[in-house]
Amino acid sequence: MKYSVVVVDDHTLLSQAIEGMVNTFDKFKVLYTCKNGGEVQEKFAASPRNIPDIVLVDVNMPVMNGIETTEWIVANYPNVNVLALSVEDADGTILKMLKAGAIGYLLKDTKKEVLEKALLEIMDNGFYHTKNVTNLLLDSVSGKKSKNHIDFKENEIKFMRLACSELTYKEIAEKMFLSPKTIDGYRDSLFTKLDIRNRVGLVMYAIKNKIYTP
Amino acid sequence: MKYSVVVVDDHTLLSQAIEGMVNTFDKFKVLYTCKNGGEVQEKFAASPRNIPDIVLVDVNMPVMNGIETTEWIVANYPNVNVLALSVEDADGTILKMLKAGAIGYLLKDTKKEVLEKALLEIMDNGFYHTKNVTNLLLDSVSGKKSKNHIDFKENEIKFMRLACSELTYKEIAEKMFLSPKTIDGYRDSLFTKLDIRNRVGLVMYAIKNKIYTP
DNA sequence: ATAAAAAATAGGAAAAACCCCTTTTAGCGT
DNA sequence: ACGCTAAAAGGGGTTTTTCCTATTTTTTAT
Repeated sequence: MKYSVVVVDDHTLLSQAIEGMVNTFDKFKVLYTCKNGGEVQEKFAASPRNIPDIVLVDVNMPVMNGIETTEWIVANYPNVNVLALSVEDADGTILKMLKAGAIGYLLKDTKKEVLEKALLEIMDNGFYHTKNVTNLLLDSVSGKKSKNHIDFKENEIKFMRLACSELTYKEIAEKMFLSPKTIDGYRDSLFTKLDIRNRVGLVMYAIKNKIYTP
Repeated sequence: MKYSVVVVDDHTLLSQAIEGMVNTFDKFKVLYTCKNGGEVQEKFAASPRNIPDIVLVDVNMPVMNGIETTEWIVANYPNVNVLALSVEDADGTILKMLKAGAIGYLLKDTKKEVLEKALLEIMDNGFYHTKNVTNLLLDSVSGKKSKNHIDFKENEIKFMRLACSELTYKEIAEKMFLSPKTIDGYRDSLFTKLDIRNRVGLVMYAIKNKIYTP
């Protein structure tokens, strides 16, 4: 009997390609692919037959990102193993995925054989990590980086998006039908929460966390 | 006889996956894959047997990017058809690839069947374009967008990159060993050149034009 | 209904950003 | 060596941002 795999990636070409690749593996077959976390929820809810052994999740998705998706899967289907796939090795991302419950993490810059080995190890030992991940984990234990997953209020999000434009805070206030002083408040509290000191920091945060897409 | 394809992408997983996919196509087979433009040059130089009918090039590669790679292939092996692959639809990129000599452009968010059709069309008609590309071309002919490609001086680039950090202009001046007033000058002239009115505009310009990568 | 918490609003000062215009300095060609 | 041009630096004024602290309004929970 083969283990079942679900691929979640918004790049159809990539997910289909991975599907083809996984299907060549002896022990694995792809049940279906999804373009975002929402589709996963629908599929899982639709039928118990849709619950796979392993989910390969791309971290950078527009609608419901990899971290949220992982959290949801882990919370609702604890028996499903999530393996994260991503192009970036940006500090924090890996840890966030693991904290969200991913059982391992692979960069897209890996080989077919490595993917197969990872899948096998997951089913055998329930565990797979690349070396990089191990190092990152060590860093995090020593408490250097990797803190939070802050959640924002609707208005904060709206404000952040507008702050990524050339608008003045006063103009942003008008757009949001709020007093400029309220906007000041939003800004200041975000500066503190995010540990930044000016609008550029805010813009960068918004972009890196896909709150604003340039 | 099958047409030969070479895949150029720094993400091994993706290139291998595409390789597997292409190999399922009736009329096509993958000769080999490369991680960057440099490898392509080596391979092509090594033997005439290594010259394929089609090269699938990822635009975003670290070492020698897709545009350069395309230029080199087109200049040295005019019979080879280059098809660009990319995740981004950022204005300009597509046109740059086509100007560099790519025969077509596909977003990674496409399906297996579309890729196969694209390859077939290229070999049959020597031409393939998605609708989006056509529209962009029309825009560019009618001269609305895509006019510029301003070229910046080295210092302007450096300054723009630093402006994307949380540094103050004064701090940027120190980093660049220049007077704050010089930095003022850089900023003001960029504001005029780029038709923007504040630092957020500068940051966004830098990101959109890949001068700074978040 | 009322206490507590959260959101919105204010005032004001100091720093930074923005803008325009002038002067000095440095590099380059003939 | 001279003049030309571009880069660098400066002066000074206006606006915006940043960073405090404090008050009012609205929401939420019990």
